[in-house]
Amino acid sequence: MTPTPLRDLFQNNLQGDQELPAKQKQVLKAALDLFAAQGFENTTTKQIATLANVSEGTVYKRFKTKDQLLTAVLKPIINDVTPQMASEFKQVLTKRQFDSISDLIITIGQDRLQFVFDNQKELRILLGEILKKTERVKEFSQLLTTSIIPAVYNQFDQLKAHHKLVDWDNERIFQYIVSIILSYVTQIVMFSAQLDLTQILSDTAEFFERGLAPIE
Amino acid sequence: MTPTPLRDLFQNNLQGDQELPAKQKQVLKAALDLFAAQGFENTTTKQIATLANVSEGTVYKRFKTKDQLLTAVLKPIINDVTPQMASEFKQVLTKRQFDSISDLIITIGQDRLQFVFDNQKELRILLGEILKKTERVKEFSQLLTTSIIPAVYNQFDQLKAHHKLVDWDNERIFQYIVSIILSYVTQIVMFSAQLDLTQILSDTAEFFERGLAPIE
DNA sequence: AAAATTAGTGAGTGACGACTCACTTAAACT
DNA sequence: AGTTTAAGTGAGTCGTCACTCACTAATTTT
Repeated sequence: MTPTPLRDLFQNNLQGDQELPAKQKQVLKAALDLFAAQGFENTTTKQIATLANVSEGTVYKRFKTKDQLLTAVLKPIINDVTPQMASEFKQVLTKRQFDSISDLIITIGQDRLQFVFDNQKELRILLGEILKKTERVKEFSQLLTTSIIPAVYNQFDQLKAHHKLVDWDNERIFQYIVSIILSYVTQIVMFSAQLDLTQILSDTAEFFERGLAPIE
Repeated sequence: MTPTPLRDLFQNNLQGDQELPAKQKQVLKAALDLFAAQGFENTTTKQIATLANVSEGTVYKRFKTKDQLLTAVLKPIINDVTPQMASEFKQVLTKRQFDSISDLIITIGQDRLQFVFDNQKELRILLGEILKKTERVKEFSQLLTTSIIPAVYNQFDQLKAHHKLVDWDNERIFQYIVSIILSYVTQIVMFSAQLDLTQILSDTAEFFERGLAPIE
């Protein structure tokens, strides 16, 4: 079960379900690259037009405002990918029963880190936007809270019951795991770090296996 | 040894060593608040002037460009605080010998989290800037690398020698600790989270005491 | 007190950036 | 083929914003 890459969604159904003309795709592509490289407000519509090899009018044919263009670029992440990711995530968590905390970390981590790797640019823009509008994070984390967290906590409880996980608050355990995974995510998104994901995950898993072992 | 709060530096020597007139301080204060709340490019010099209750000309009297104003706002962090922080940090690390990993985490963590707490706004702007210009991070982390890291690693080595720390790469140990501390930092900076720093640190220390215990 | 220096003002300017529109070109439909 | 609809153009508009400047008010210097 590999995560659906953003690129696919881009090709197909960006604007609802209607196909986009070639030039409009070029516009989106150019906007994505420029927003990621220079940030939203430091990018002019002229720059986008030039990079996309179209006139400025073409940029405004489909996307009525610059803001709509931003939305269009982020839409796949926010509207399609996130729920999809959430459900894929949940599916893995509910289908299988993990027999150790490291098993869980490696399985989930592999999946998510790969996703981040594949969508660096988009995530970078998103991060910049989030910094400006903190409310957006709320929506985003709400999604996590409602769909993923219960499934994760359920796994934690199972592991605790089998005496394979320390008896701390689920929040606390979750925080530690997310912290470390996110620190690698940051390195990838911000500095395009070339990391050996497999190595990282097995190290991380080893560490948690010790730090989160049940008390004898 | 409490960290020097930014506010003090602000009052005293922002522009070299020359005292700033009252209205210029108002300008800096307004710029700080607006940059933190809306971001640099979404803030107009008119807004700054209005909030500071001065004319727009006054804004440009001392600070020739908007960019200089940003620099002036961030200067205390970049030029004064960071080296100061680094040296204070180093001093603690070289003066004392820590007798456990949790001792080290609680001492250093207390100090640094308090600092973040006291300088949320500035750090938030800095984070936004960093996202735009990744090179700046390099300078910043260079500073860490040269002055702090050796001292920390030295402590690690000592602990290892006394069989109080697992024999992993120092980089790896450092990464785990920083990750978790930074995740709390993020919560404070981005969402102004009201956290019980003491509780957090003792929990974190407990976790690391287990995860980083030497192998029997 | 006169002169000189610094602080502060606010209307004004020039540039640039988001967006428009009258028009051309191409495709789709009947 | 002729008509309608959509795609694409690029010169032009309009507003905003960073920045200036001629001027006044207040301090400092001598």
